[in-house]
Amino acid sequence: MAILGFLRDFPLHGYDLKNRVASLAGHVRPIADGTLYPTIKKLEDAQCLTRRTAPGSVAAPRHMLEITQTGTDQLRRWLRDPEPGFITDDNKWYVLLAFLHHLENPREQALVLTRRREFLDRPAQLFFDEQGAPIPPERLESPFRKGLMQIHRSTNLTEIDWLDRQIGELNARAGFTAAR
Amino acid sequence: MAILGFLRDFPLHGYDLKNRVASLAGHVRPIADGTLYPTIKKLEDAQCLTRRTAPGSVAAPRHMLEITQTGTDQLRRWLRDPEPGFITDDNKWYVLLAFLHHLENPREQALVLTRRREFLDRPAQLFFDEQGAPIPPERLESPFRKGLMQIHRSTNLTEIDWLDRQIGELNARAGFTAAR
DNA sequence: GTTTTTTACCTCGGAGTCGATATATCTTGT
DNA sequence: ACAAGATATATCGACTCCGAGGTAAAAAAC
Repeated sequence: MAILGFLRDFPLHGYDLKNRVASLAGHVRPIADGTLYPTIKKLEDAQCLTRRTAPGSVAAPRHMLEITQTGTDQLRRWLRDPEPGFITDDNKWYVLLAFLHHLENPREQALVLTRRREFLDRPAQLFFDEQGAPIPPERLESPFRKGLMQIHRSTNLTEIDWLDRQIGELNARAGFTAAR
Repeated sequence: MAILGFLRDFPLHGYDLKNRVASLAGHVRPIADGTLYPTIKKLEDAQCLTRRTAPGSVAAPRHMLEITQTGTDQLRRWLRDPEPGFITDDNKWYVLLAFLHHLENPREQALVLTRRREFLDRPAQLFFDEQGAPIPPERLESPFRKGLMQIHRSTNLTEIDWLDRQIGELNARAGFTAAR
């Protein structure tokens, strides 16, 4: 998704792509060569991108990669109807968010944000005692588990706040567009 | 790490373990059977845990798992000197945090928190233009990328705040312990 | 002029994980 | 009596990803 997402902005070669994906680090762990290049080949075989060999502007020759219509369609399908992991796994979610603007319909964008919003609403119960009874944060002995739950709650609220505002804006835009 | 970490609290059987690991979801994606049971066997082979077959209190017989001294040592090694991914990958970091109290020396705990703190300090530059020049948040066209960076900054500050307080407390405790 | 570094691409083996599938036990509902 | 469902453990094939290694070209350092 990240490969097609970046290529949708403008053509890039593999090495550049690697750096851009890696720079999403902090959110996403950098991608290894052994992952990137086979994946590019796979996307090429699936006609999602084309490559043109160009002389390297700095050193070795590059393979300039360009997204195709098939690739754009694939990207939009992934964004429009993401697998569950892309909603529940923070790393994957942030990747999706980085490219959600490539889904052009605001109503569809709002729908994806709503799925994430609903996931964040589910109360997270992280720790249980011997009997399987949930342990509330104030009864946790470990300061690290206490901190973990504090941070979790706080960051969830931050994201929920943003999601609600964003969903509101998108729906307003969608309504306006439909009413035109 | 999660298996040994949970067993360090009290003995559990595989099925219970699965539910507890899964309940860290929101942070961690639930563990599959095909991952859990081979991993238990691997830990048993490595003498990190022992199993006693016990009649199931509810249904089928269970394998009660208990951590050994070897297992405790292994857990402590993982916690004391975590691989880079455990510092930089949020999912892994939160697992580590959930069990950091099993590292009993406050000075060692503080050291791990400091590594995370240093990682969070590195300014995250997520997006670049065609020329490879960084795009500041205010020049981003996508509201999703803008939100992504806002949320990232905000949640980072929350965690840094907690880390600093916690590191301070731990160092005070370590100093006091050393001074006794 | 030769080595080192940076850029750039590629492959292979191994480790880890999942999903499907299988098995067995006990309780509950019909 | 029988089926269904929750409990509980285990294996296997497929897939993904990483890390180590290799190739090559141009620039920079020595």
